Amino acid sequence: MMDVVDTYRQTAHRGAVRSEASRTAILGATTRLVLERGYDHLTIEGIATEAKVGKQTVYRWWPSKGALVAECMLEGLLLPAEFLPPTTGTLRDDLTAWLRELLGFVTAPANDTLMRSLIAAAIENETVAERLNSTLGTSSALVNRLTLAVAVGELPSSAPVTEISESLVGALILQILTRTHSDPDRAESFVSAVLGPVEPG
Amino acid sequence: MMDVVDTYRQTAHRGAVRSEASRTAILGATTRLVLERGYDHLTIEGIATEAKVGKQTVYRWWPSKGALVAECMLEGLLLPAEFLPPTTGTLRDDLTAWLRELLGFVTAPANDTLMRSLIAAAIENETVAERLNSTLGTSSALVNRLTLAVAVGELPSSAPVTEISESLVGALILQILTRTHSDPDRAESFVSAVLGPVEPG
Amino acid sequence: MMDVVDTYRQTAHRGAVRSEASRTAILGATTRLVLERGYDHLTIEGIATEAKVGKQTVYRWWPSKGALVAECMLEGLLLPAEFLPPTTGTLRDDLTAWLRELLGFVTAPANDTLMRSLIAAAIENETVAERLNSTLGTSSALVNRLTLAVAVGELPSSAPVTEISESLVGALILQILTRTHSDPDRAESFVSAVLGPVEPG
Amino acid sequence: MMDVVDTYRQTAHRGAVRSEASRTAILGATTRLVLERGYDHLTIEGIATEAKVGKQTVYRWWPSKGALVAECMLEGLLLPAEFLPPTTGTLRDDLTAWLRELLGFVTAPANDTLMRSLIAAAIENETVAERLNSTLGTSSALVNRLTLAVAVGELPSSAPVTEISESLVGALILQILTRTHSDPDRAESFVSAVLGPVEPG
DNA sequence: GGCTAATCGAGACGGTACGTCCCGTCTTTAG
DNA sequence: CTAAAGACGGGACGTACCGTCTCGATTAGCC
Repeated sequence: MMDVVDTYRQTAHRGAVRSEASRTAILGATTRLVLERGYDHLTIEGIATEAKVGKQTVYRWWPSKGALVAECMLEGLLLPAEFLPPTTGTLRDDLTAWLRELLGFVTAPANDTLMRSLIAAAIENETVAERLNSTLGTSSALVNRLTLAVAVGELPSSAPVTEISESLVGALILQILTRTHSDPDRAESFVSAVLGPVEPG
Repeated sequence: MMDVVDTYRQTAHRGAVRSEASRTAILGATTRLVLERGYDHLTIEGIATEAKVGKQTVYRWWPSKGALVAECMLEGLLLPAEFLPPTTGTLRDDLTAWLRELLGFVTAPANDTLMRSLIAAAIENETVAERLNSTLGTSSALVNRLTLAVAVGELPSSAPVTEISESLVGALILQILTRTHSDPDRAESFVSAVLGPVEPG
Repeated sequence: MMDVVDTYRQTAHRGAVRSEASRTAILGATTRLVLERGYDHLTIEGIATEAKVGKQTVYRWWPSKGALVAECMLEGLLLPAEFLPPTTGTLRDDLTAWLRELLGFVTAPANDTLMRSLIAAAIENETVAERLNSTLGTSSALVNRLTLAVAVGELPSSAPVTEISESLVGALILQILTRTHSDPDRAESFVSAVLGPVEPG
Repeated sequence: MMDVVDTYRQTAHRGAVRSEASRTAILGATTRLVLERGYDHLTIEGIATEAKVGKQTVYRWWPSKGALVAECMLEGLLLPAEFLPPTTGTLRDDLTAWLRELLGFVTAPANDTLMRSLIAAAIENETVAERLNSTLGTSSALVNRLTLAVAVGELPSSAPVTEISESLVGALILQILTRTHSDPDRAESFVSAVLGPVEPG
């Protein structure tokens, strides 16, 4: 919490200090407007008005729409939290559970505009891309789960854990892009795609 | 060729017929400007000027920037062609060769702005998304190659060919989004992610 | 009647002859649209649509909006007819009767937009100006009445009949321009302005 | 001066104050363009470009071309000043001198486009009409001169001074409308039209 | 009766201007 | 020194009409 504060509060200064109320209002307004209207159609002017704040106050602290959205994601205002794969069963079961939840969230009619907005923001802004990738699991959590599987012998040590992780997250993003309202049951198939089909018997 | 003509020329009409010269000029201008400046920064006004055409002539035939870009893709103006997986060796070799080429193309410094532009366009426009997906191989060619592999016994019949295909293309798109300039040698790893590691010996 | 026909029908020709139906429809549409929306806001495109006629058919026969309106006036479609001063009583009575009627017409709420439209058209188009001037009486009828008055000794032979006429019509136009909804009773005062006050006794 | 400022500067405000430089540049550009090209052919876009100003800055402060021209007239940028009838001789001489000057100005080839432009503007915009009328003398100066004439017995007390005034100005406007390049010597005749012919002997 | 021309409706075309929205910057007053 | 308010020059939006042009379908005098 402390370090988040440090990112926006200057240490030594004279005169008024940055208003936390404004910052909160701006991020809240951004969140609301992204959800309502999507990333394109999002305007700085609209955010300032919605937040009852001067335009300059926005420009003073954020260089672009993308940066604003990135900070909203960091604050967890746009996505519920990180989607973490469980460590409770077999690799296959854990991955399937994780992917099923994510697939359900991502293709829900209420969320698909949001998800496309986040991809749009990610294209413009590298920080958003990183954060999106990380929220969906690739950057660490998913890799960790796979690494664990290697450690316990569920996967051979030659398994390309990074690429498996990216394949799963990538497949997810492709669903968003193509507007495919995939059945959550496809989670099993996607997991089979990277772990191989379930052995019969 | 005939059918392409039919898509834009009405058969029964009164009044002057649509100008093929204008249509070509507009698509050419769009292509040039997307390549030069990217999808955002692409403006209808700029396209009309570049094509030496009235703005209304653009609006008369295309509802949005996205539709324009979609038609450019259909005409093969933006991407070289379809990237087709070969059918010349083992599945693993064919997929690796295909992915290596695509990975090289996609992460080439000259192309990455274009690829992000195409994703941006895909977000706005479903037709672009479909066409992008199809050009990168998912929709049919790649699935066909995998189906063939099932037929000749290289893959078990239970292999989820659609999901394997989407995982590979998705991984590719994730490279674009995260601006990862992946080494083409990672192609092998990605293929291993879906086919399993190379068996030793 | 014959000569009116001659103005639009070529004498020697081959091929289809000018359609009287179209001409009538166009003039009718022009009349309706001027009355509804005023001279500005009048568009050739609107006229063609309203008349169910091709745009070119308008342009083929009339060079401008002004010319169209001028022809409408010639056909008596826009103004009831000419306002002619009577020759039934004294000059003063006749002029007063004439001016009273005109003042009533011109400042009627239903007509004032029309009258301003006609002035607007007159500014753009000399023919409209002449026709407007003539309809209001200046060019001949009013001058004739005044000349008659000179002949019968009601006015001295040195009376500047043209200038008296233009003063009366000019005063009328000024009422239109300034949007003054003058009481028709002012007719007497205007006549007194040019004939001198009524002699007492 | 102070009061002119007050008409456009709000007293209580927050944020930057209206730029006097922009206002002046816009009115100057409007004046130049009306004189060069006439009231029709005057475009907001052209004014903004000529004034090196954003279009919105024009729209922010003026609702229409007419309002712009009206303000130019108020600032005395379009017409030299008011044309005031002198009070130096007999009524007849004073009116003749005044009308001669005005007739000369109005029908000068250099000014007749301007005058028609002003009438066009007057039709669209009541404020222009009032200002035009007042500049040409009707609203007060001319009436005052006539009232003085009544006071000193040059005119009978029953003389309709307002109507005489409107007749003279109206006659002037009719010259403009009909594009009559009247000889300034007609001034005498017009004056005779309202004062009666010069008594012989 | 076929040929030739002109007219007609429809509407596409290259343009100009409209009036609006937003951009990112600058200027002012208040705290 | 921050903040709100908002004016500024600028760029693009999508629309309305301009006047010209190009179609296929009539229509009417002429061989």
